[in-house]
Amino acid sequence: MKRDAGEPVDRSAAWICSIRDRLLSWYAENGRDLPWRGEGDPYRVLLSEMMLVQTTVAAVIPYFARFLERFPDVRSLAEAPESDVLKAWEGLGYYRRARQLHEAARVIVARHAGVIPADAEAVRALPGVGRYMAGAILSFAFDRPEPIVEANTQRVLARLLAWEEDLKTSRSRERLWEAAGRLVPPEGAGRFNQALMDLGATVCTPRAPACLICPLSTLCEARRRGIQDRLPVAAPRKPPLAVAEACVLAEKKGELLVVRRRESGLWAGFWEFPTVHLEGADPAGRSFGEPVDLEEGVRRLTGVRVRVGPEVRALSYGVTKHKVLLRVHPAKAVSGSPRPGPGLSDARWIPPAELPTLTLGAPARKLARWIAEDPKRLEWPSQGR
DNA sequence: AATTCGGGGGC
DNA sequence: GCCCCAGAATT
Repeated sequence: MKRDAGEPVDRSAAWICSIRDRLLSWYAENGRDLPWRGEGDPYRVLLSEMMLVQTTVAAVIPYFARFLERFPDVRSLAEAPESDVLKAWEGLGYYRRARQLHEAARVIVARHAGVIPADAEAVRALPGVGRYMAGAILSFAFDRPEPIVEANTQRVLARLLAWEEDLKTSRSRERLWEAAGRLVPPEGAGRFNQALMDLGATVCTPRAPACLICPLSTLCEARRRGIQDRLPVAAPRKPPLAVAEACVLAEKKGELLVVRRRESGLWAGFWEFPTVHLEGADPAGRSFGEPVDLEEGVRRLTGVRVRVGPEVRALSYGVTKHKVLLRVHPAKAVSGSPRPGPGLSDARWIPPAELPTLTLGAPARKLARWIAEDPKRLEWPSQGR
């Protein structure tokens, strides 16, 4: 097979046609059977796309089924209270997406009579819908010839073109969108785009791409040069910032002290155990501006005076660019009644059995399970100061 | 162009 | 443990 020297690989009409043909044939036999595929219901597409932002297919599948049962159509979602939507989303992360989806549903009802528009401009104007998601909705649900570029397809495209520049640069993004736009066929765009994604997810994988079974291997410039294992190129990421925090599992008459975060920023409106910043970065805005010990911090946060016990466990988790070490202490209430302090919108005592009804972030949810497993974990040898 | 938004699965 | 993932909005 011969090509004119210096001609970009994707300028050849024959190359484009071959890719379309082979990819669609491959997809007919090897495409993934996912719950949101099939009838091309725009609501299912919108819902699944929102859930799939920076989230893996495996994690989304059970949420998708539950959410659809709870909110079967745009209207039921639009009419639901936000707290119900967030509860159905709990554990998926990026909770802004749930709020945006909720708002999008309301916009669709208010401005589009409850029907998801097939118009590029109108879809793009929905909250939470960017360039990728607009292309996905239009091509998957309406078979409009719109391109998509996301993690899977950009990897496939970068290899097909042997694109050796860091994918995050604006030049790279332009180049990949341009290539995607040229490749997407005038008809069957939905199948083509999903085929490209599936190929990236199952064959053209980040590490050890399975070129031997790839339908596009003979059309792939990276493969031809033998550099497929080194593509795509990504700039090294910065090391995470260290954070140290401490929280209390404060008990009084069998109830636990919980607080609700304010309606902005990280975990907006979520419930957690009273938590103070100890040192390092402060992603959750827990600092008081001066170092305080845990008992003083809890008093300022909740108005409740507590006696704090020894650390009973530590939790390490990542949040965006931070790595948090959370030290957990049991505590006993001494005096005072709960009222929300800085950064909080609520503070109250609740029976441990009711913890699952609150919307919790991952760390608090993990602790709630841990307590439920063995309520004795709230106790410690008291020395009676 | 950089940062802000989490969480889980896989290796 | 670390890496990665069907991005969008804001600055």
